[in-house]
Amino acid sequence: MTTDRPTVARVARHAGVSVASVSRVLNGLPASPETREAVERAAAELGYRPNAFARGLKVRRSQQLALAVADVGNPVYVEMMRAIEDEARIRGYRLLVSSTGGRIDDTLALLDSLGHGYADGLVLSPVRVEPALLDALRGATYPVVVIGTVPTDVRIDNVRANSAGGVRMALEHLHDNGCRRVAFVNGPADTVPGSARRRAFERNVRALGLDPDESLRVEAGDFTLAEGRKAAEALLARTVPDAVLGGNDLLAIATMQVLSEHDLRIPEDVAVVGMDDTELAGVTTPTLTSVGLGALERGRTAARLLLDRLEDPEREVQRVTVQPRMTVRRSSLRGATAGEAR
Amino acid sequence: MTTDRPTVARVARHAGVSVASVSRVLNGLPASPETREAVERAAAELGYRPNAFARGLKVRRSQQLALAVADVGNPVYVEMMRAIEDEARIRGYRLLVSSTGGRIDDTLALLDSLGHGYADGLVLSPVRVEPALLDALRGATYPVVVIGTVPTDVRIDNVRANSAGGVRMALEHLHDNGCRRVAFVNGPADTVPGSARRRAFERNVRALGLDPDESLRVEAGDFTLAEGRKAAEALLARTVPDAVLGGNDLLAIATMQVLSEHDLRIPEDVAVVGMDDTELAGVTTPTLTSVGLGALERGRTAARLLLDRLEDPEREVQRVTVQPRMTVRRSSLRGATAGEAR
DNA sequence: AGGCCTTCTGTAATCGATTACGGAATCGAT
DNA sequence: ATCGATTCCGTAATCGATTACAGAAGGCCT
Repeated sequence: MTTDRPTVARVARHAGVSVASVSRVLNGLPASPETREAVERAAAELGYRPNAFARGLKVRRSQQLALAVADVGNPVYVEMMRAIEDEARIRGYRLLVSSTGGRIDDTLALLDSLGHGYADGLVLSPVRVEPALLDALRGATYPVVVIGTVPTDVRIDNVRANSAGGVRMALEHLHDNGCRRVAFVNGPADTVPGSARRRAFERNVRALGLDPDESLRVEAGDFTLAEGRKAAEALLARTVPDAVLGGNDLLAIATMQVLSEHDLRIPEDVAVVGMDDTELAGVTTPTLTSVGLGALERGRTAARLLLDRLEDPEREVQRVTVQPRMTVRRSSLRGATAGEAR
Repeated sequence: MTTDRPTVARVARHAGVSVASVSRVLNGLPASPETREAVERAAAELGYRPNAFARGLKVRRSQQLALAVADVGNPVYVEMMRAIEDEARIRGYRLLVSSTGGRIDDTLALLDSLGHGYADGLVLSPVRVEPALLDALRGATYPVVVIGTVPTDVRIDNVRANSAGGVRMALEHLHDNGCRRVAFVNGPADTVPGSARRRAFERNVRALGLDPDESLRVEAGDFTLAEGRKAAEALLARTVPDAVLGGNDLLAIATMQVLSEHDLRIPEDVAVVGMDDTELAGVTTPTLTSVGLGALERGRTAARLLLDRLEDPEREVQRVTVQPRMTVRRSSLRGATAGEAR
């Protein structure tokens, strides 16, 4: 618990060389074998550990990356975080996480405070993309990678999911299984994923010749089980579809529960497909077919884009789209075979 | 993207005062209203943001807490992390997370590297408590709070789950429901939770007069679905119990799946109870009765202990135990009522 | 008016590293 | 032996904040 840690000066004295030599040896710069040996021995003997502040002050690097998501407990973000942390650690960076709770001012405050320099870059996954946020991003003094979509005039690396492709994949799958009246239990339309999935649903319903009945669409107040149940109840009070697409796995699972309570069999009476393909999909009864949007891959890609930009700030802005992948399980299967699809 | 951020000197010049005054105003130390006004205006006009390194170098504080867990993707750790992040943010600290993968040398390396000073304290949740780890903890130059159990001679704040109490609660509940041949699908016995739960199981089987048949106990290779399935298969190949306690929710769910595949009804033929009470418990069919060990509360408590110790390094060593809480759902109910218990 | 106390302020030292710069030593070639 | 080119090394400046210390200014009392 003592506080007087040895400094570079003490190591230098102990080794009988100058501070410059100590620093050089410790940073792998050229030095004679004797000097090297003496410094290394002294450092080891004293248990020397360079002070991160002093070093950072001089070299202007914290070796830290920040990750900002709405909720660190959300399985999708957890997966991203895991990928980012992995990637960062491999390349010698630590990871700072912070929850913004989806609140725009908290996000702006974070963006601002990162200007203090304690992180070299930021991976941001905003729930809503507002003008104020874009302004802040434009003005940031450090590299940012956005997981999500940003307007093309904002010159920021980003990696996005292909929500539209995922919705199409799900609807084609249901169509192939003979479903025609496909309902959509979506999350809030004023969120990035909510609106994208909504538009894609419209488009593909038309393209595939599915029933365009407006009453087949409901919007839950949030991407949660509880809100999903309410929305599903509302849906069933109006009409009974032959399939349901959930805006995410929780909404799909909530719908399955409500369907069961109404004595509708899954998938015989109503087929169900979720989105995000979280761990939850494998444990329900029946197991849930779900379209994964590559959270892990998005996280990994975002981390790489950020680290690459730190190495070369001048490189061209990158925009990467991660493709969806559907895992077919029981909830949507009427006789066909299970498996994966791209 | 420019790099020449204003410094305290520039603010001082712009405000027509000294650097000392600038620092004082910005840190809320006494100053005349005019000085205060001038400094605040200058700082705002220049968009001044204090450099975290320079400040940290002088005051020896990073305002950062570190959290080390085996796997940031594990729901139990996620919950802890969420609680810790919350608590830290409220008190003005940021949170660094890192996965140790449960490897002891990675953990030791982390302990060591924190000595560089980039975090003021650490919350550690070790999978296995080895002598080498204890040595490292004893030698740490910064406060550590352990989530888990440490020997009483190691003077380190810690907060522990009451695994034994949780197991007892589960077994009493099953006993009350008329079960007598209760099986235990546990995780590896060489982990902290694995061994504690194992011992508690033995003890309570005897205390409650349950069937002590050795063949009712199996050990999965890991706390995962896949290993759980294997273990459950092995169990059923030997004997059919009237109830199963899972070492965690995943093991319990895997067991439920295997039971269903063997045409055993839950809970009529076999009752099932899990541990940890993760989100998964609410989405299975039937829903899973599970004993929560208070991950969130352990996280919050750990954060508070750490922050309190940072404020007063001399305070007495604290040891807190968080009580379990069982949520009764369908998987264990033979006619009784659902609800919570302490 | 003089002396003392209080309140503000500015100068300069300090935290602990990295690194520009110049000097010393060594070596080889002539 | 002399010269230049290389290597290595040490001194001191630097990064950007905080803060000890001392001086200046103002108020109050006798």
